[in-house]
Amino acid sequence: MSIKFASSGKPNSMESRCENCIIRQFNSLRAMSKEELKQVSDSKTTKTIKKGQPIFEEGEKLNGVYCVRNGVSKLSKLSANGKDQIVKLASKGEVLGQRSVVSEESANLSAIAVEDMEVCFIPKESINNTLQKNPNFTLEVLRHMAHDLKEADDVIVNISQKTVKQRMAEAFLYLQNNFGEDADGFLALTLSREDISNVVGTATESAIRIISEFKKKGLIHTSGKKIGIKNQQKLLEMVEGF
Amino acid sequence: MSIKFASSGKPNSMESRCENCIIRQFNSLRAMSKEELKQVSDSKTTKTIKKGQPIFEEGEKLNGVYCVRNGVSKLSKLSANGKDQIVKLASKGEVLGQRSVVSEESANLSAIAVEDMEVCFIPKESINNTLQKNPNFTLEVLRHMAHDLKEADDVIVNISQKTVKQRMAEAFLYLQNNFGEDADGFLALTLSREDISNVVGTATESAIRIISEFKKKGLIHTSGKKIGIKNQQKLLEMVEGF
DNA sequence: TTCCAAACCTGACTTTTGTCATAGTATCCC
DNA sequence: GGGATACTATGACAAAAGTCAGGTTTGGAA
Repeated sequence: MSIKFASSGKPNSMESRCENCIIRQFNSLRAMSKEELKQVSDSKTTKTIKKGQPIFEEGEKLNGVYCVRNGVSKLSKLSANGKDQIVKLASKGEVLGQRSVVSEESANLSAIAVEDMEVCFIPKESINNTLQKNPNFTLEVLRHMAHDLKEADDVIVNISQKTVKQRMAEAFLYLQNNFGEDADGFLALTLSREDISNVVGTATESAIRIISEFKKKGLIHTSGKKIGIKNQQKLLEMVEGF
Repeated sequence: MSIKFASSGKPNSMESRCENCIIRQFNSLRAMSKEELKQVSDSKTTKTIKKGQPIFEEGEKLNGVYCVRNGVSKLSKLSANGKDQIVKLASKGEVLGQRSVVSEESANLSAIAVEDMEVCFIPKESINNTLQKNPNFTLEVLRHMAHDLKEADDVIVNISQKTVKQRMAEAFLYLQNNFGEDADGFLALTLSREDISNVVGTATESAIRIISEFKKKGLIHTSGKKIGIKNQQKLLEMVEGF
């Protein structure tokens, strides 16, 4: 029995070391050097977030970023009329709070779990340190943010030029593409009707009405909250405006 | 008379050297080293763009970025229904095409001059080279993009949660804040009614109608295309939803 | 200057979307 | 299991915004 590395209670399993975490293959952490990764791993903490709980909230000062290991989070902002607008859904491999840490501002969006989640908190010092020293890492983060910016621009165009019906169709296809389907052909990510309406940017009643309409037309089928896509082709055509 | 540096026609005035260009104080080029800046300056070319002309268009592969020296450009995207959505207005000091060059994708937006413009074209090699070697520069670009992303997220929330009237009011205040007013109290940046409607994301007729309404209510005054703000306070209240 | 095209403006109408009210349904917690 | 609570659903209506159709004004080119 080794006494070299005394574990403080919980054993440090292979999985809990960033160096071995497969998640990092999907995000900018892959551009870190072995030593940088070791430092991150030593300073990180793991948190579990229950469905409905916030990881952080709009206006909060963030002391680091959150790397999503499991579950899905909605990034949203409260508007003056009391409705949330969901700007992005983030899942496994996404790093939350990067924007705020980079620009040293408080969070512009709230991150709330729509499923039970497991996230790693990485203190901003580790990030900032690497940002200043490792151009590859910085470039990787930059590329990622460039991608997010493109997506945001596209959302602006969609939301302002497409009807609610088109955006609803688009949302379902988006969920299918990004989160897949379960064994019974339902979208793997189940959102409440309210969350759907907040993604699309419409009233909850309107969203429900359109779901009913799509169901009648045979485009989708439902079971409780769950929604399944029945006619992908027609949904696609609807998005394009036919 | 020196024969060392034969000028090809136009003399290379002080102003045309990036090292001396005051514009760079406003953008990420300020994080470049003297040598890097020299390289950029040697490879750059200056272009004049007439009002209404594109600097580049959506889908185009960009071979570099454009640094705005003078004039204003609209960054817009054509939607399926044939209407443009203006995502951003860029003026002196802004660097256009950065996102595309960083992510090595074709342009997501078109950049069209809304005033006569003078821009410097900087080949992407100079940029990429510096991005890989100078973490300060990369970080500076990253900060800038983080800022753009925040603004884009805010636009998403505004556009989906505020009424057209509120967004019109907001647009006028935005123009006042960012481009100022002329001697007669009109907004210094004069946009066509169509451009205004494309910023706000509405039909041109709706935009015109709201301009008429605001005029009747004494919130603004107009003279031809020009618009002046008369009651800033009321416009602000309108944006907030009173 | 004159003419023409483009931009601006307004009215009438339609469509889309939101709001309010109300009822049914699932779900959670004791 | 039962009751409170939150979510889903639908109808009726109101408000917001878009479309179409027609005028008028403006600005630039011949």
